[in-house]
Amino acid sequence: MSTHAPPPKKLRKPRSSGAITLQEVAKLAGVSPITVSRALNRPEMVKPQKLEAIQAAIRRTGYVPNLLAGGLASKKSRLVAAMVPIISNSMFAEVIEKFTDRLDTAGYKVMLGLSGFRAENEDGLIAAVLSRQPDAIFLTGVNHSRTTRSRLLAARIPVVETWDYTPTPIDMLVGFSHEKVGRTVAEYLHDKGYRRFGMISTEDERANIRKSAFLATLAERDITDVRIATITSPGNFKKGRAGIIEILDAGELPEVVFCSSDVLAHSVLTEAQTRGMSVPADLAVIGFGDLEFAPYTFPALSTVHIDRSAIGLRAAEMVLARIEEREIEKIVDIGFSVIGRGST
Amino acid sequence: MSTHAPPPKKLRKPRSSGAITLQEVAKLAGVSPITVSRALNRPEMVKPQKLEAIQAAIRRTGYVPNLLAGGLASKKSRLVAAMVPIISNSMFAEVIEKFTDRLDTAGYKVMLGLSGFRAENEDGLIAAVLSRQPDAIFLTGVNHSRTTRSRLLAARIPVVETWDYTPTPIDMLVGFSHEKVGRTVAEYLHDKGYRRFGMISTEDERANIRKSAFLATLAERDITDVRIATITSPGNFKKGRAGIIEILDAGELPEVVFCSSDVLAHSVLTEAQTRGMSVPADLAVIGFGDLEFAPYTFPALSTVHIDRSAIGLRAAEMVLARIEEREIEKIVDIGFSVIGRGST
DNA sequence: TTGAAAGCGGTACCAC
DNA sequence: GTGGTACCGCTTTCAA
Repeated sequence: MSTHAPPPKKLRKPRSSGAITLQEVAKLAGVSPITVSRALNRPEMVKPQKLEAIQAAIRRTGYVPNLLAGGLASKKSRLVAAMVPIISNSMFAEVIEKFTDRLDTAGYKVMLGLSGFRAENEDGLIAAVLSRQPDAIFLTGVNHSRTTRSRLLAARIPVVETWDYTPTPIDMLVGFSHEKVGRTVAEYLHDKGYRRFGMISTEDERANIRKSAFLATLAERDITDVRIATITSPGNFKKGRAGIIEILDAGELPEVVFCSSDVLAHSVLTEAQTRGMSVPADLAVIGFGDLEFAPYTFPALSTVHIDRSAIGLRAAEMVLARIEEREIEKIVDIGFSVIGRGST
Repeated sequence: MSTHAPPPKKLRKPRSSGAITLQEVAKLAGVSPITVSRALNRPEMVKPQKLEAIQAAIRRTGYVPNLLAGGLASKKSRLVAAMVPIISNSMFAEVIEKFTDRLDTAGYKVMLGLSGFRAENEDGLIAAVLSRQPDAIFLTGVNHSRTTRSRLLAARIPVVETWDYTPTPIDMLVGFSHEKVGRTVAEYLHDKGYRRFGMISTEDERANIRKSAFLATLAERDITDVRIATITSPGNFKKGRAGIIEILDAGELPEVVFCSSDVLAHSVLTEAQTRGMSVPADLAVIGFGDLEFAPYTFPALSTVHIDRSAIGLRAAEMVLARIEEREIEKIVDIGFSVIGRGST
């Protein structure tokens, strides 16, 4: 009989984190790990009796499942990525809030990506985000680099583009046409009889689309001398104030000013007030976004209403529908409406 | 010779997702997987030559690492959770934005948890969030349930409580004292000579602390008949308007009104304007938060300035310091300042 | 500097 | 219904 000692067991240090695992719960409940897994994910597949024993064990241990492990095994991270330029002082906060709320009720968590207003930032951000294996992704805008597009496609997950419009989204879309906004506002104001226009515009991609459409539409009606002040994104009160001052000081006052956002429109109203100009009689103002304060602070501020809650909610519904493999409309134009206040 | 067939190889369906893996990159580069891993995480440990071959392979394949797998193995998710009540129309958006920005540059992504203003929501949210194995967690406020506290402790991760103050945080804290805000505002106004006070307050936990301290301080100075309008969180223009109307219509006008937020203060100013009251001569107003629009729209709006960027940034720095095991101040009172405008 | 092997904590697959 | 087993894709451990 051989007296060879058994090969020395390699005693590696265990790598466990020390946290309660599903295995331990299983042992405690006297079932196999997979049964615990089922008790958690599809309780209806487990006999009520065992279910109770398992739940008791879970409560007793304070077990918290490890979704990284679960996600690795099942390929479902239960994370959804959301990319927006900014959230402070912006309309995106509300969109994200609704999006997050809705996904939360379905057990998903939102991973936030802030890209700023410069397109270059998006690529790296997308890669970083995709490496967390999100189950879906929410994007702001419809113009994305080749790299981003191909990575997104490779990830084979639902993608919702928002806050803009294209008939050919990467996957799904809920938004509105900025081109149409610019055109509509121009027509609206021109039809009201305004002939001398001013504009304060940020220079991000979508504001530029609104601007071009606004100018083009006016040009069709033979108005080509629009006074334009351009400012950097994100717009704020200070920049807006500088913009309107630039316009007003240049002489030949416009009758109406179209602003890239309600915040900018507000600056205009403030400046007008300072100068003793009456709004809209001496100077009419129209903004964009319909921020909450708008109708309260300056009742004479007209604006373009965007239903931000609807965008967030709808985007969440689209994502969920796709994850649950339900049928769904893939392209939704949520529209907008021009709100005339103070008879602008 | 036996003709037994070899034991049938179990042909299980492979579970791979089909995405490029580190293994494949390794094969392509002619090295072992672990070397690729090192090339990614500690490139200085890999010979430059191999490094290049590996990077080439990565580029060629468009490989995106799977951080779920990496996180499971290393116990580092590179995810940080942030819990705030809301982000839209609120001061928290800016805090979160700065927090996210800073962590982003360090390779972390923020997972957003919106708890609303009701404490009950927090427990479930915390559990859901912890199951994603965040490397750290950002909390709003300092009052958390037993369950939440013990779960947080069990998770053994850095915890930063914010937007409030306590000498005994769960782990770390960056914030300010709402009690002190209430007291300071009361003293400030009283010292200015005001004797008849009004108050519009939301009923969330921290607003209540400010209110109590405000009232207690006034009581010490023999002022006990403060007109109070209470509204539900989150406050908005409409609710604020209703609040001030309630106060003004009740007779015996206050000389000054302290509001839970700048948004509410704005409603007051709007209503005052409507009634032809001059601010601050007929009615002075002081808000809380120092929102961007405040000094622009109504130059007469005094407020309490909270440096939200600093809170977000500082919280991020604390988290990073702890993750990188650097020494750091664990409790930071960021303070606040009363800003008197329009001679309030 | 590099690699082989084991393991992280779950779930898919298949058999019973 | 339930359980055994392999495996998800990466990193740690340990040895070379």
